[in-house]
Amino acid sequence: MWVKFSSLSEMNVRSGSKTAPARSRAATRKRLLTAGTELFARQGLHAVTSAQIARRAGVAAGTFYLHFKDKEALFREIVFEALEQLRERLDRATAEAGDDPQRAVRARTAEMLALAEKHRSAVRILFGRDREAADLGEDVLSHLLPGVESRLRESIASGEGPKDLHPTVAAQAFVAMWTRVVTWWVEDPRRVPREAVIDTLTHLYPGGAAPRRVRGGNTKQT
Amino acid sequence: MWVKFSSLSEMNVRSGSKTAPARSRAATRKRLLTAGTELFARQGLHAVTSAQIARRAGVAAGTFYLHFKDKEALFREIVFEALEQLRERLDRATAEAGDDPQRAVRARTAEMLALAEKHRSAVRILFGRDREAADLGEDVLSHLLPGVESRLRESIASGEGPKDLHPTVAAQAFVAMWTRVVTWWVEDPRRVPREAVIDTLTHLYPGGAAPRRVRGGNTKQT
Amino acid sequence: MWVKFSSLSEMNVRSGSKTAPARSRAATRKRLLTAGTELFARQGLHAVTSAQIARRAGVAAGTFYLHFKDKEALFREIVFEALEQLRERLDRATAEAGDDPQRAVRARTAEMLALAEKHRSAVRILFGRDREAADLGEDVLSHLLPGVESRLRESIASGEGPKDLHPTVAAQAFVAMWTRVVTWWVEDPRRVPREAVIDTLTHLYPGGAAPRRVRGGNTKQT
Amino acid sequence: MWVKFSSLSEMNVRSGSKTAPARSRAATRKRLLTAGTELFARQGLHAVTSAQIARRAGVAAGTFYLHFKDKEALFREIVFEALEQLRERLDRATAEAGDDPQRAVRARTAEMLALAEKHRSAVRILFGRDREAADLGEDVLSHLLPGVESRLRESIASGEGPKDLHPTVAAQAFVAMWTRVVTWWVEDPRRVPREAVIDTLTHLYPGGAAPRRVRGGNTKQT
DNA sequence: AATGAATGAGGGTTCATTCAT
DNA sequence: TATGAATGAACCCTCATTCAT
Repeated sequence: MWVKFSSLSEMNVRSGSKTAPARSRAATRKRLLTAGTELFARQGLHAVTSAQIARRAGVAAGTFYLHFKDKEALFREIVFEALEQLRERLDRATAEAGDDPQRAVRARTAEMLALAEKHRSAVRILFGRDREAADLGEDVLSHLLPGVESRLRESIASGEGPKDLHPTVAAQAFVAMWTRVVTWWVEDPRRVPREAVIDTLTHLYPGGAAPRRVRGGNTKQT
Repeated sequence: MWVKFSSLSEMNVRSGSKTAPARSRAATRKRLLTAGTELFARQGLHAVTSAQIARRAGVAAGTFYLHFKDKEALFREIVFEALEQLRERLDRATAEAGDDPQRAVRARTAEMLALAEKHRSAVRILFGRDREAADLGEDVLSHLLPGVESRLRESIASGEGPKDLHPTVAAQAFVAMWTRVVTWWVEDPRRVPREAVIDTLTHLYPGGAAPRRVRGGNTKQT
Repeated sequence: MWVKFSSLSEMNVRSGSKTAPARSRAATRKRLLTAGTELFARQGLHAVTSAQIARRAGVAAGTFYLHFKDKEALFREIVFEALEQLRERLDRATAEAGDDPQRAVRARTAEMLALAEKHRSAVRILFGRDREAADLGEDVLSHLLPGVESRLRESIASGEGPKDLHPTVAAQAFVAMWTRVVTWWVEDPRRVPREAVIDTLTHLYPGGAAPRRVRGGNTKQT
Repeated sequence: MWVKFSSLSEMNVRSGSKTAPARSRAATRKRLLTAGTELFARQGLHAVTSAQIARRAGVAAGTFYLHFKDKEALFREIVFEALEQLRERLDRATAEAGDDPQRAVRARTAEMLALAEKHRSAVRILFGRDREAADLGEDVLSHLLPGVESRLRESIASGEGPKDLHPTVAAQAFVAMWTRVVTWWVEDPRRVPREAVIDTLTHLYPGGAAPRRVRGGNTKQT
């Protein structure tokens, strides 16, 4: 018996040929990642079932395990990827801000808000209250701490920052503050104008109370 | 007619008073609460099974349900009781601190640290990252927000606090900062001296950088 | 320490003396029977818990087992007692009705309705659809069958009853009919007048279609 | 492009048609239905566990829930399906019997016996004493009542049926009679010849005592 | 690679029954 | 006798994961 296929790709789909699996495989994987991100953001790791993710990704339940060892592996990948992106953008923003610490703080804050708006789900997973996320890499926040702490140390040492701040404590405080405010704001950005958020967070950074030269986004100014 | 009893407690037992069984019942309940608190603090709501709690409390699995409708009821009770205690102590500390806002902030911070040391597990449950806890009372933190926000508004209105802080945003920031730092510190208080924590948190409160009239602790006074 | 009791019976209650336990014991037992009857009628054997029965009887859970081996023993006792009463009253009614079979049928029917009104709960337990009740004595109905069947046989043999009725089958049919109609009627007696029920059931008895002398209750007529 | 398959069924498998898995799924479902029917007939809804059903169907415990929401859903399906079949066959029998009410009664009775022999378990579930079954559709019997009652009304109105029957009461009586006798007979059909059952039930129908023109069976005709 | 039916361990919960007081 | 807290077996149900097709 002979059956006609109108194209190679149709055949791929219908009979499972191995000729061009890479593209399809990557696509499926991507869809699982997306589905997982959305669901985890909404319900948390344990409330989401692998079957749910598969369904939302439009694949069969078993397919999930062709792409990820288990549910936690998918979760981990989402968390780490998001974190990686966050660090990269924060570093870039810091570098572009030049030497002025105030401008750097402001730039980083603005960048976080921008990123958060783009990837609401990822933000909820990263910074939301989810014990499982925390259990993954000790604490997601801890990835951000060293940078913050060393900058604070420099600032205090240089006499610019206040002397009675303990750098480690202050670092914990700032990271918590930023992540919380960003998570809260992005949940409904109409509550408070973006500029107010940036101003407030910048102000709360030590030395942030000093007269700022910039008043507005990341617009370059002299 | 007179009947001799050798003691009051014997009489309780022999005449069917409710105190004897009640005491036992209360004790079991208390042990379940304690066991639950410890386990939830370590593993979170969903990772703990009712059987685990019962075992740790030294009772049979079914006994759990004689005292709590289900696992979540126990969890809720722990959360609400801890929250109640926290609010009460913060209110008392605020009242005792008198009119000086700086002293009040410092007093509240010190009180939180003291409470946290006494009830480490409760702190982890309250402030830790646990989606389930959050789902209970919308957000545990939100219980603390209104007070913080209104104090900030007053402070800003009175000209004492900085003008470019958005009260709502700043309230989110402060609460996040406090809860996070307290949770972190109490995990291993030897890392940083208590006074450094108090100083840092107080300083980060707007206007906190101003010369403080210290009220307690081992800070040097002038 | 001495405690005053105002009477012996008070002491009995309060300290559990053995002096006059019989009355109390019988009363407790009776209350458990009543509670059980009401609950079983409403919910069936398995849906009722022993604790429920005890609570409704106003005694502690454990007390139940001082009076009945287990839940089923209580159930059995209720069923058998009710059945005994039913047979006794049917027999009496039959005897009092004299020789006329029509009058006897009518009298038995009236008696069943009267009994059913008095003991609605018992009726529901006996005749209601409860597999457990059936499992007790093969089938509750079977207790009534032999009498019905033998009367039918006589009637047919004497030429009075129709020839093409199979006595065993007809007995099944009549018993089912009676129990069902009684159970249905007693659930809401306002739906149909009592006389209509009696007339209908009497009529459906073989030979019942013959001109009846009586038209109304159990009024004696010649 | 043409691809060769060695058979149609191979194609089904290789191209992901739904028929192959669907057939398997349907088979499992069917086996669960059968197993459930047999067990429910013997022990009633609540005495049967979902695990028992699964075991008897030869599948794992969890498989049950891939096919039915819960135990009651399976039960409901069994009851409703059986009821549907019963009504359909009764209606057909009635229609085929033509205008003669006697013939119709006889045809319906014969049909019920035939159906009952084919599906003993279903009969026990439908007509057996099972509170749970009753709770499903108020009362299974009630599905049959309206038809019976309206036929009785017509019969009485036309002067054919006896005047002193209350149609509602009589309908209750007849349905109870039929269901009970059928259930009883089918439990051991050797006790009484089928024709005796049919004759008896037909006779008991009002007007049934009148000379009948028989339509089938081995009854002697004139 | 994909499918989706099946598996079975494990958690939540109920409740008949016991037993120390 | 009565009490009522405690027990623990048994059930319902979910879901991560496997595997034949």
